[in-house]
This record gives sequence, C-alpha cells and structure tokens, in this order.
Amino acid sequence: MPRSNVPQPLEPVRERRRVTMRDVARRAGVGAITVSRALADPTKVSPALRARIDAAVRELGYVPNRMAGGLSSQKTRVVPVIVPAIRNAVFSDLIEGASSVLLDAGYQILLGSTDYDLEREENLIADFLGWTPEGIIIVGTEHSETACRMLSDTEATVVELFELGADPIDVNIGFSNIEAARAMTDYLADKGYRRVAFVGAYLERDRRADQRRAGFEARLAERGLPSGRVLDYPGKSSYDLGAQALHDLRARWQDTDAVFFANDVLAVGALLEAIPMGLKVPEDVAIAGFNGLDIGARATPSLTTVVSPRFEMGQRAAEEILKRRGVRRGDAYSVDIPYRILPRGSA
Amino acid sequence: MPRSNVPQPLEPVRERRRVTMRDVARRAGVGAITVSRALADPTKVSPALRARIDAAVRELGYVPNRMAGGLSSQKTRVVPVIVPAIRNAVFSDLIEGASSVLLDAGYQILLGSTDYDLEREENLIADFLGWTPEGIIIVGTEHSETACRMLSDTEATVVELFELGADPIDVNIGFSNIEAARAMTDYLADKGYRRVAFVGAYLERDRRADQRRAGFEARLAERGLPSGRVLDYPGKSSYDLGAQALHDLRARWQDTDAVFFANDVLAVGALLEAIPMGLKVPEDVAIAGFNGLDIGARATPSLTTVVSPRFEMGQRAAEEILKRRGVRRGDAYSVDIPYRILPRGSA
DNA sequence: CTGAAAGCGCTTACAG
DNA sequence: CTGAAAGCGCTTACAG
Repeated sequence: MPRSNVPQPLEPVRERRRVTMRDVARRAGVGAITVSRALADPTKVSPALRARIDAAVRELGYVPNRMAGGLSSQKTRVVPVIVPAIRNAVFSDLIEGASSVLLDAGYQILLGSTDYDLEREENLIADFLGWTPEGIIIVGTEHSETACRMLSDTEATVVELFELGADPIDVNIGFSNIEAARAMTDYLADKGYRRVAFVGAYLERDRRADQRRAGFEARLAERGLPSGRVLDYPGKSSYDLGAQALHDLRARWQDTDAVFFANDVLAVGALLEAIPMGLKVPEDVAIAGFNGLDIGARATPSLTTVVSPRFEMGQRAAEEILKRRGVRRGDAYSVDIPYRILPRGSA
Repeated sequence: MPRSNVPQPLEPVRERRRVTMRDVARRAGVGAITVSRALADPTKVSPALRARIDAAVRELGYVPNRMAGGLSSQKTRVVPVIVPAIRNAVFSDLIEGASSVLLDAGYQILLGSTDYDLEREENLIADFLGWTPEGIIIVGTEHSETACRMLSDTEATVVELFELGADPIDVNIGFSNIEAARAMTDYLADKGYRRVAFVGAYLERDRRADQRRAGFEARLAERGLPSGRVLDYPGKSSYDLGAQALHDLRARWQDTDAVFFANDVLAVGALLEAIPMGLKVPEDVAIAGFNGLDIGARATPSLTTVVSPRFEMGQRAAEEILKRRGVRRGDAYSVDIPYRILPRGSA
C-alpha cells in the first residue's frame, strides 16, 4: 500500500513493522546480543543496563518472537498434548494437570485430539513434530507403526499416559487398567454379587476400556464366577448410552445383580436412569463405574468407582519433561501412579 | 560428544542431525527451493519431480520445521485459545469446536487457561503473542488495559467469545447473556413462579454469570416481581456447590418456589440433591440452569435450561480466522449466535 | 518449470 | 560485562 505523502504525524504510525530485538537494542543504546542476554538471564547484565533495557522493552511493547528464538536455540518450550477427546472430563483433567506445570515454566501446550483414531493420531504426531517439541504427552501406549517410529526417533521426551505398556517408548506414566478392573471385580464379588455384567463403549478403539473388560472377565473366571455378560456399544460413551445400556441389560439378562461400567459417564447415566425405571440401587442392581468423576458423588446413591489419577498423571508427565530438559534420552522407564477403589452407595 | 573413529556402519547413525529440506533436495537431485514449492503446492512442480521429492521425503522421514517456516513466511498457522478453565465442559465444547475446524486446516492450537483471572489472562496473551499467531480465540470481552492494548495492536484476528461486548476489539462472537437470562426469567414467571432466586458462583470474576444475574434481576423488576434472592459463592462452580446452595436457599428463603442457577453444573448439583432432601421438583421447588450440558437430560426430572451455542461459537471463531487469512483487519464486528430456552421437567 | 540470494528474528560460541 | 559474525531452516521475490 503506497504511503500518502502528507507529512507523517508524530503519533505512532499504524502501518508499523513488528518491533524487534534490534529496536530495543537501539533504544537502549546497546547491542542486540546484550538485550538477548538480559532477557534470558537478567543477572548477566549490569543493573543499570538491565533497567535501560527493561524500559526500552516496555516503551516499545516488545514481545520476543518465539519462532525465531526457538529456531535459533533449538529450545522451543513447546509440548503437544494428544488426547482421544477434548470433551471428556477425564482428559480435561489430564490436560489441566499438565498445563498447570508447563505454563508456569514458560512452556506452551499444543493441543490435539485423535477421536480414538490411530491414523488421526499419526497425523497429529507428524504435525506436532514439525514444532520440534521438547516433549510430547500422549494418551495410550498403542500407536501405528509409523507413529511408533516417529516417537522413537524424535529427540523429544515422549510420555505415554493412562496405561502401563509392556514396552514403553520413553517415559510411561499410568496404572494397570487390567489390575484396577480386577480389583473392582473382586470388590463386587466380595460383596456377594454373582451375576455381574460389564458395559463398555467403543471397546475396539478405546483400549483402556477394553483392558478393563479383560481384567473383569479374567477375574471372574479366576474366581469361578459366570462371565459372558458383556455389552459393547459402537460410538463414544455418553450419559444417554449408559441409560440405554441399563434397559438393554434388563432385557437381555434380567437377573443381573451388578454392573461394572467401563467409565463413570456410562455408570452415572445408568444410575440416574434407575430412578425412572423404578429400580432400586444397589438392591435391585448394583452399579460401579470407573474414573471418579465429580458427578458420581452427587447421585443417590453415590457411585462406587475406581478413581484414576488423571490430574496427577498430567502433572507428572509435565514434570518428567521438564526434568529432562537438555538431557539425552536414556533407557525407557515406567511410573506407576496408584488408582483407588472408592466404595460408595451404589455397589 | 566425539565420534568414535571406527568405520561408520551403513545403518543410519544414531547421532544424526535433524533431516532438513536440503537433505531432501539433495536426495531428489533438485534445489531446496523446489522442494519447498512442491510441498507447499504440488501442482507447481512437474509430476515426475513431485514423485521424486515425495519419495525422498518418505525415505528420509522428513518433517518440515514449522519454526523456520513460520519465521520465514510470517504465516504461522498457530491459534491460541484462551479459556477460563479447561476442566469445564462448557469450555471443552468450545475448544473442540475450534479444534475441529483448525486442525483440518493445518493450524495448531495453543491452549491456555486463565482461571478467571485477568492478570493471568494478560500474561497468557503476552506469551502467545510471541508466536505471532494468525488468530487468537479468547473467552469474554473484558480484559486488562494492557491486554486490550496488546489485542488491539496485534495483526492477529482476535475473536472474543461467549458474550456480546459493547465495543469489540475485532471479531466478537456470542450471545447476550443478559437477554438469555431475561428470557429464562420470563419463562419462569410465565409458568407462575413468584418467589424466584438466583444462584451463582464467582460472580465477581465470571462476568457472563454475573450478566445472567443482572438480566434476571432486571427482568424481575420490570415485571414487578420481588427480587433480592440472590446467592453468590466464592470459588468455582461445582456439583457440590449446587447441592450446598439448595440447602442454603431453603434455610434462608424457605418459600422460594423456583431457582435459576447461573450454570448447569450448579443446577444439576441442586437437582440431584433434591432427592435426598425429599424435595419434589418442580412441585416444591423448580430448578433451571444455563448451558445445556448433557447431564441435565438424565436427571429426573430433566433440567430446564438455556442452551448456549458452545461448539458453534468455537467453530465459527475458527472459521472467521481462516476467512481472514492474509487480509488486513477491518472494522470490528459482532456475530450473534442464538441461544435457546430448553423447557424440560424441572421448571 | 526451476534456481541462487537474501532475509525472517533470534541465540550461540568466540572474542575482547 | 559487552559486541560482531554466523547460523537455525525455511520462504519470498527476482531471474532465467
């Protein structure tokens, strides 16, 4: 756009160029390098200079360009977080956990959701790798072959979350969903329930949910209890689906005395549906969930569940990434964060 | 680290340098520039060349460095999304809406949460501006003075969400919380409720909730109904807090016949608490909420509420940003996305 | 349709 | 404690 040739006003011109470190340097009467140093570590510069530079920064409204900084220093302070679904309290907790640690450390979170699709996951990983992140936080330990290769090859600290894999790529933080489901199955069996069903959704894609199913079935078998009452729905979990499942269960296996749901969303949906159905919980049918979402505490009766350490996993993941700053990747390792059975009224 | 001087194996060396566009170019036997072009727009290069380049990219596992690309082209394809709280279904919906559009367009989301604190918000904005984003999505139209200046000065498309401000910075997408609350107040009054209370949390920080309160009080006054029954709690909304509020309300204004909660989390907490309290809803006390979260549909009775267009706002925000690619900011404008009263059993 | 040069805005050794 | 030069890995005009 050609500038008009009337005299320029003294007021800042609108069509201005981004203010850069050189501008700050010029204004403070020093070299650009000194500004860089002063900003990176104020103690490396004399107090007087620091004051001049700070003033210049403020007056010009200087914001360091992180693309330039990242490119130049190879320290990008970016951490992608890849979850199956953003709208899912389980993963928001995880993100918030990571975010609380990372933002305070001056790191930024790149967010992506896979919709439980390993191909989408692979694409996200490829995209995110372009930011040369210092760490990557990702839910699950199963990935496409290409994804595994990319995650193995990157310099970034890779943290896999929410399950414990046999062969972690780098850092693996989670708990055994199989064990947790076993423990809940034991809890139910110990309480005297004998005809226990399991309800999940999207089990072919939601691996952690499927591990819970597996733990459930294995434990029933070990205890010599009848299994085989397993329902799996296509599509993602929802309260509505949980309600639906309770109807289906009653139609299919009338005498079911307890239901273990793969997650609290399904369980709460069923628990709330018991009211209009005229079913007494736990007398007519006991209900247990998984995750420990807040809402479970407010139902009547309140929901018996397994509390998964979501916030903690997110936090811990972020901490491991920060801890490894600048250090080369060593042997892979796992961190087991305990889950907890939370007995309440519903089972 | 000094390289050992035994002959290098033919296998890829571990201590390798990041593979760059030059490597791809060399392998494909072309100039780096041609690779750049082929990647940016495959049609600008002969099919044969394209194939050679694609092969080289694949063989080397080349991932373009987006820091370099962004710095060089000044097109960063980064969009920060700033919300009050990540764990809050309301904002996850918004993020998912934006994400669904942006990821498909090759854009990346930088996520930040303010915890309803304008100073934290200001810091986040400053941080994010360092990425020279093409757009910024932010909840609310109230910001600190410095934040306003930064948002006005940036080249990025700034989209303020979830309320309609008097003086938008750039693009403002939302609805009038005041009008929506008025509409719900009318709904309740038309239903015959006369002693209506309002319950909110964090009203001094959650401006949209406070606008709902204002709309409620204004409408009551206009209709000549008694107002003054307003409860405000410190801290963020939770199901527990909603339950607590129902107890407090009964203690304070026993004869309250309807309660309008600032959001569904509070409302559902109260609705579920009515059961153990032995209160019949809506006969003893009617309950209404705001937002239209899924869980409201599962309570018995189901929750009467105002559906806020969360996903749509997020989507639309992203679309406006994409639409403005490379175009200079023009006059500010607002987009009104309709809310909707959803009458159900609770009021 | 393809290429060499300059530059985006920083940081990193290397000097003084 | 401070500075000049080189370079991070791309893209953008400008040529041919």
